[in-house]
Amino acid sequence: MVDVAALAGVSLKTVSRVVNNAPHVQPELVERVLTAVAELGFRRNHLASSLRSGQATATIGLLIEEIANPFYATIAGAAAEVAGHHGTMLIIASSEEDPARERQLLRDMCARRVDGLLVVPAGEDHSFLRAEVELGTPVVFLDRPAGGLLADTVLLDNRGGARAGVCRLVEAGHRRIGVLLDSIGVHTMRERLDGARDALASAGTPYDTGLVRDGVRDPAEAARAVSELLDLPDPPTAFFSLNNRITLGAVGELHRRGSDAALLGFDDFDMASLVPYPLTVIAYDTRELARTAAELLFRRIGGDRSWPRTVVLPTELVERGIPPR
Amino acid sequence: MVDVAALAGVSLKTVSRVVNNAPHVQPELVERVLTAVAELGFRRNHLASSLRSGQATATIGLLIEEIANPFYATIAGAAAEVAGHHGTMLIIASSEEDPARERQLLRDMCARRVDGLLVVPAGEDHSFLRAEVELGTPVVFLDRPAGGLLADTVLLDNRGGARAGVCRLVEAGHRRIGVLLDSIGVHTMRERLDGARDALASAGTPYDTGLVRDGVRDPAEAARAVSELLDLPDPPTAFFSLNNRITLGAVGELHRRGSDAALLGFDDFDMASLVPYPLTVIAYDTRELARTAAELLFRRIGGDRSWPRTVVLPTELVERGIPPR
DNA sequence: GCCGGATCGGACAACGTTGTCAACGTGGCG
DNA sequence: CGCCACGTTGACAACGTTGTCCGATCCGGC
Repeated sequence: MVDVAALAGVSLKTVSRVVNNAPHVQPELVERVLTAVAELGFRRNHLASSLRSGQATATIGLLIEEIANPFYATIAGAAAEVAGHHGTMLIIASSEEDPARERQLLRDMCARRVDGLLVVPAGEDHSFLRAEVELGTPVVFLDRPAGGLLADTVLLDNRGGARAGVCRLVEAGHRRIGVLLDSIGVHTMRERLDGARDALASAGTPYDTGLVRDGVRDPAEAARAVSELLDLPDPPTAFFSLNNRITLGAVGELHRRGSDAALLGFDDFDMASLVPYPLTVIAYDTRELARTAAELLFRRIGGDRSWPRTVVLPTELVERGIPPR
Repeated sequence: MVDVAALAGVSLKTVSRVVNNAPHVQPELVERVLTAVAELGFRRNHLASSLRSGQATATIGLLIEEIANPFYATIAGAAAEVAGHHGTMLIIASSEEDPARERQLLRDMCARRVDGLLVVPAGEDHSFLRAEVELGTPVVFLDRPAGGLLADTVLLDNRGGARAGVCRLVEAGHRRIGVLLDSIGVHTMRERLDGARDALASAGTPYDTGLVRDGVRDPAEAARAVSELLDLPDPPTAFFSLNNRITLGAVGELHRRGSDAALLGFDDFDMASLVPYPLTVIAYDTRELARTAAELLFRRIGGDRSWPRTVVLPTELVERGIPPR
């Protein structure tokens, strides 16, 4: 800026004013400064700017589990879109489900003085963020609740969705339902399982833990689990898979064996209607989840100091056929 | 830092040294400083730090078309991973294929003094980046070549892959091949089309432009295009779809009509083997594409001043059945 | 006992920008 | 005619950190 000022024959401050579109500068000087800016290829240093002015780095942080996962990619896309509307850039990092890494990344983002944080929690305890929050960095959690920290949270109605889906299975006459899940350690999975339990309970059916398979990490394991359950003396007549990777594997195996079991999956996906098996899914709007969270965050950044709120977004049952028992 | 120094009873500079793990500080003082840091919840201001020390914001920018798209999400994931290994954070932005937006976002990233840029080009001209590059911000382009700027570039062998795939169709006896593509305006699409033309040419077959459908944006349009082509008096006996969204639509329509046409798709995808239709694809390693580009970038950031290079990564033909003519 | 060198702490300036405030000129109003 | 208000401009300090340099301290050796 010093060089620009020298070339334009004005003071440093005037250059600053022109660069920031401040009022009360003679058009002629504006012209001279802009010419000098163009000639020298000057670009304002955003770091110095936000250092001096105290706040507003026009950057927010997004912490997710894994960028490449379509669910989180959708979240990132929606968050980026909202951020764009607020002239803000997005720093994205993956926690890889590691609480220590999550903590380190969040601290790093705070050190970069982001204006706010959007977090899909990996760990159980987020009290280490309290200092930052009190210092003025708003945080909004999404998809899962935070631990040990009162903050805005946007969740999906996992329990209600699972309940509604399993109710439909029950209505179709199914009583023995195989449940496949990734990891009981994840909050969303527990909620979905609880929803299934609710539905069975309200039908007066005992909840057979022998039909639940935990630790089903990928389609291949899902196929194996389905196979094992079908080989039981009294096999399930329906399956409930708690995420779409698992659904994929289950579809493959049920199709391969020519089974007529009903299949209910949590998470819709692009090709669900194309799959070679009748598949009913519990769908939700991932973009809406992220959009809501991001808008909440920007309201906080904008100065909203109201009491933290928790928003629960509905799920929708998409029926593509449920074979009766 | 002033407060920390006061509480620990040392000078500002000593705090700085401790925070930066500089040598030659008494262990006892280190202890006192760390205690004060913990007590006050001090966190170093990364902005001020990189402002003062001149370079190294430990941040790189990634510009892609659209975060939510699985292809770009995979790129982002791989880039984030490499960045993580270098203790660097990632700013991600979507150009939405708009050259003006691309330009503005890249400028914005430069204003934030990123250490380097990873760019999937949207526009045709990137000469506006020359000043930044000369000023010391390395740029690596990936997936598509840059325009008007000599820089490192990592590409896929689109033409070779398409040629190999279409050659297999030709070997299976197909001569009339319907080609479905998104937009001829995109470099990768042109390359793939050229590859198909190469293959047909080397079989001595005329290239029938009447069988090429441009502007196929989504699965529904793909289905319609397939349907129209099949209704021709002399319909194609094989289809080549130039990206996986299109492949998806084509699969659906071919399956629905019980067609026996061969289908070759560019881009592999998770469920390709599950699809209710024999589908051969030209696959490539998206992660490798991004990893290569990111590593090239960090080599530049590390001081590599060698001549810009272009890397072309191979594709692989994954055969899952090609019905003969 | 003195000196040289090794080791460590502190004062100061600087990174590039912007907020504050004062100075200047001009025109309107009492 | 004098004063004030306002539009316009510039000098200066400050944001939080780190590089530079110098002074202080301590130790061993002559």
